[in-house]
Amino acid sequence: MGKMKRQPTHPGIIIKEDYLRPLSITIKDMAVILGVSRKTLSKIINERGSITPDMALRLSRAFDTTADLWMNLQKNYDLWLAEHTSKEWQAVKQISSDLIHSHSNC
Amino acid sequence: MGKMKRQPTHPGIIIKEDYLRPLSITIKDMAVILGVSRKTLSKIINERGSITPDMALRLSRAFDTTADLWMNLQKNYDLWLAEHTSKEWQAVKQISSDLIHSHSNC
DNA sequence: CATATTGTAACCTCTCAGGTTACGCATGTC
DNA sequence: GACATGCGTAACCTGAGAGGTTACAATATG
Repeated sequence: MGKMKRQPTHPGIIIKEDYLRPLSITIKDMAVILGVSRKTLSKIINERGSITPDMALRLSRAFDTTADLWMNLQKNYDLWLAEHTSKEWQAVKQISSDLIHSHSNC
Repeated sequence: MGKMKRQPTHPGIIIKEDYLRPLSITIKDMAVILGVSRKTLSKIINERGSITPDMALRLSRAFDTTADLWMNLQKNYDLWLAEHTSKEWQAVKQISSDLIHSHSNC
């Protein structure tokens, strides 16, 4: 499977670099605009929080983007992290065609 | 924004209809293959559980698919649900260009 | 110095994933 | 009828994490 080599950019970085900084909007003000607490937004921007579906919808409204954009950023980040953090899933084996035809044993 | 009209298919339905049923594999056996409890898989298949990143990786191994496929199914489902369940996000207003140039007040 | 912004700790509530165990209900088979 | 299998699910526990409020220290900036 073609996997990502490096860790995907955290959605919070995108918010900070591509929106807040260019628009000269503070985290405090942005939190008000989004209708969330300053803590919630701060956590995301400092890569300690996740984009929830609700937050994705809020961001899509404020920045006139799709909510899907933000969901995808978070999804890619989460998947990469799980892929490189846990190992247990690697023990799962592909279902072989042998298993499919196990009925021939009857 | 082009939104989905209908509720996206829950990932659990895909597992059941496109994999377990065609392959004649029971939930019990599949849970063993995935290395999770019967309850966890049962919940997902009955649309009461979510595909976590870890589960997406397990499914990708067992069914020889990408983990991204399962993550996307869950993402679309979650987003649709949030969009049609909560309403608070609709109160968020787009950042106007007025706001951007508010410095001209100095 | 005074004010604004920010990260973050401490604390609370709620939700949810995931595990184990056990029950009742089907549907088989002998 | 007796027994086993598969299944949904309840009850229970642990741990993680979102999100809120309040408060404090640090770092600008006027």
